[in-house]
Amino acid sequence: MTTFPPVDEQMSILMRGVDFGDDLTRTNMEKELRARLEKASATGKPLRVYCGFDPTSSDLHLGHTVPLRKLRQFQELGHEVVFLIGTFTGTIGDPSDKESARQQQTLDAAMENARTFTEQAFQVLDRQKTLVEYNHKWLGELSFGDVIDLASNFTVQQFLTRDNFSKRHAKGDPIWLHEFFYALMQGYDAVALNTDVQIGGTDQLFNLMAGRKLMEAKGTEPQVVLTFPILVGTDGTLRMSKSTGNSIGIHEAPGVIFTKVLSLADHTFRNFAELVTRWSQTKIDEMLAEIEAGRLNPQEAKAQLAWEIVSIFHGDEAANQAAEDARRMFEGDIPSDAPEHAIAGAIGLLDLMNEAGLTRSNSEARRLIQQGGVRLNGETVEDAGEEIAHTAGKDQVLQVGKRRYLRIVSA
RNA sequence: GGGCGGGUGCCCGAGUGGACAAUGGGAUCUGACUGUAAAUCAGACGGCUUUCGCCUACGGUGGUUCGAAUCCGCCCCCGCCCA
Repeated sequence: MTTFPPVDEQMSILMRGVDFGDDLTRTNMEKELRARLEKASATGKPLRVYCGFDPTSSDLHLGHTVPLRKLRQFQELGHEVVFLIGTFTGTIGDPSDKESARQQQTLDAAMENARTFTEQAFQVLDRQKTLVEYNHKWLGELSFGDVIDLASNFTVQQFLTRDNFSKRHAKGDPIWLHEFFYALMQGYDAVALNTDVQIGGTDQLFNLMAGRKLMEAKGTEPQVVLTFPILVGTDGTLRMSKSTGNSIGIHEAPGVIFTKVLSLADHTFRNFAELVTRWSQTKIDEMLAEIEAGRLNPQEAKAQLAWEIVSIFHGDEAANQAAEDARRMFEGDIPSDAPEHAIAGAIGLLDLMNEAGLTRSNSEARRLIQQGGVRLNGETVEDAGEEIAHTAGKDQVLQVGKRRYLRIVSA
């Protein structure tokens, strides 16, 4: 028999950040969640909570960590968490986040991605308290008759009302039949797992609700659903996603994460602070107020944000190092993790830049020089034909733009 | 089964015989400015050489033409509509 913190306390933690885009839904879900928590306290039986992730990429990015953080909170309160990997759903492609159909993938590819994916998830989740599941285990077992049975709970109109489907329909773009089944499959996950609560992004509301509907049809009490705002990507507008190329992967090097966060647009601060940090709402509100009042430099705020995020995934030490490197770079100093390149004799600047991977072609290197973006030992280079002398035992520093450095070591 | 439309540079998307390495937007990069690497403004953005020039590129292939991303044949792929 497990004991839980007081229901009010649990509610305040669990409802933080929840966003349905609809007050009525919020009120209902809040009521249902409270009832479930009370029941759990009375019976000593923890709630079963889950969130599904499609293994479409081998790496998790900050966007994935939003629901993971919420699962973690449930774990800390003593509830049971299922980390569900959409090995089956992932092969179909979720239409939720796209206005066009997503690429399908094979089960093998999905399983391969799932491996690294899960490992990374444990940077947020408590490994000991997490049950990992794969939905191909039950979805792959359904017969055609079973599928028809599930489908009979929905109408085509319900699907066509969905924003992303109606837009595509209006534009005359294709809507594949199998995309409709995505919601059914995800809904069936809830039935198969017999869950109490499901977490997801606001874009998942339709799919989560499908789960409720199917559970009702099967005679089980429908799950509570909690949805959270979408994290924007580095472009500041679009949803963070690896395929859009605007993501910050949690596996990326501390220095990379740090500089990516530092160069986010100022207006994304709230979104990131509320969704991916461990900070309290009070702290976030205070920071925003300070920025508003002009007492806190937005860049300083972003530096703290960057430190916090690096610290979550790589620890305090890595965060300190990344912050120090960023500061040095900003002041025009070479960072500690600058790559080195050894030269054996004198070498043409263009060749050196290409060899060291700073540029991909002579044209690109020339262009940078023409634009005044290349410095050698602090001096702006003006002649693209310049040669780098071989100075035995003495390092030289090549800088391209504000962020790229190369330490030239003479062999 | 029938009718129609489409495949262009990292992405989106103009361009229907020469003025096209190819308009525009996004992304990216550089510079200026700024208490930020944000915002804003300016520039760059296939490759080789940088002076002229040359090479590669608009699904594939074969043609027509002095000359094609643009016209024609065949092939591959994709979408919409009607049945």
